[in-house]
Amino acid sequence: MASDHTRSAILAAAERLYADRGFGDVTLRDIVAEAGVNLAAVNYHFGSKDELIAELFVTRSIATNRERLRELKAAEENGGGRAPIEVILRALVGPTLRGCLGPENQRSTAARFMIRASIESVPPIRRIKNREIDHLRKFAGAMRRSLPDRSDVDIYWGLNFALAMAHHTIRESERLTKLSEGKCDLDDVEDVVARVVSVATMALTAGRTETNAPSKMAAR
Amino acid sequence: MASDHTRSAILAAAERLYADRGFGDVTLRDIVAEAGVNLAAVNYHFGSKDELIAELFVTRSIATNRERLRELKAAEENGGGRAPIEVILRALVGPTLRGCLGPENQRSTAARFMIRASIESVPPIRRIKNREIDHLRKFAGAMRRSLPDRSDVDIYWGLNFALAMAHHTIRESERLTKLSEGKCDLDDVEDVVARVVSVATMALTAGRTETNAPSKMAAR
DNA sequence: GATAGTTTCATACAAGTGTTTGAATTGCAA
DNA sequence: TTGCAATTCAAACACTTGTATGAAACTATC
Repeated sequence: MASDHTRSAILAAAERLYADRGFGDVTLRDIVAEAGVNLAAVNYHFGSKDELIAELFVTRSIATNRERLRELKAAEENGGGRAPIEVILRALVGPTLRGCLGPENQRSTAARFMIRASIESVPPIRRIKNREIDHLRKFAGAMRRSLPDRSDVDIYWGLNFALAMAHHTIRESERLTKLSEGKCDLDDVEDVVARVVSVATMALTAGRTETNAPSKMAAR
Repeated sequence: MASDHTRSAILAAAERLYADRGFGDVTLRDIVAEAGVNLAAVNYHFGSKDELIAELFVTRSIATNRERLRELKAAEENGGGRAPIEVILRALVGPTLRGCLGPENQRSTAARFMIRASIESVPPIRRIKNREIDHLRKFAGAMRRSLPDRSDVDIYWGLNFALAMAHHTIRESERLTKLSEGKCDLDDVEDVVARVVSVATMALTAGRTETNAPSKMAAR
């Protein structure tokens, strides 16, 4: 019934600021200034700063996970319950990469916020974050169905490495650009997605299960 | 000339606390309590909190980089100026992984501190961190020598992915353990190193330069 | 248009931060 | 021992943080 204007203005401002500057250096006063509302409004509408962050994170979690699962489900139905591993991986890392890379003006605040959340891990978020494991398990399941003769250990490592490459590339995109003197084009998002998916696919399908063969012996 | 006892006690305590709890929630008062010295000692010996952090980071940066370069140099001299790519990658990710993973009691505080620094990126560290690019460039050079017919872009992407897998695995080691229900053994450090090196090697040596072929077209 | 409930606002509060101060203590040379 | 510099210490300072308060302004129902 209420106007809700102030409430959503706070949410939008907070998400923008957190996405840009991280949780560490954004104060309530920054948020209300950006939103153009009174300081007390945050506590009035959300109870506390932590609850504001939590609401932001929960909302975005649900949305992101739904998007990823939508792609995954479509892929599996398309293939009669068994999707190609590349498509699964693309559903896993594609949405996030697309949201966080690409030309400055078309980056999604939501995705950048989620990356921050996955990096800085402030207490209110950490408490919620455990549910994400269940979400990842669905992808692990799809990967297992796609590669039935691959061991569970390999599946999990492949999943881990796929997320690693996607997240790290986002986090360190500036450094990679500088290091490569612009040769690596982070604005060409689909190329980045293709690279990540390609390497992760190789990791998951390479050779025989030489998985644990060269380990302990190869120690220096 | 001076006793130096207080000074090094502060350094040790600060490193321990930062490694364990991150920069966000460690106050000067925590540090001096852990070190058993007076609050004013930090400002007396280091000037400011930021300078303390900076000194810590510079010291560890130099040490870590020296260790990595030592392995790299040895490998290249061993091969007459051209080291196998696996060995280069091992020199890149090995020291960090070994310091941050493995049984709890033998993890290096220094390495865990450096990981924190590479993640949280507090201002005094961010200012220094740009030099790391020069350090990575040395690895890029060695990789180029090892794979002379590989394009620069591919080299940089391979380097990026190798660091991605190493760092992400460290940062999310708990989650991977939980997700895999213990099937992924993060305590077997040499296995982890072997996996990361293996995947990164594949990324760098795979097939033809189909690197930028499937990119823009594949966009949905 | 009066009234009750909701929302906004300026302001104050308590707690915590890094830093400074100036007096005490220490260590060491003359 | 005396004297002087280096170091330690308790205390306070200035500032920022999230939160609470109570009055004002608004909104909608009767």
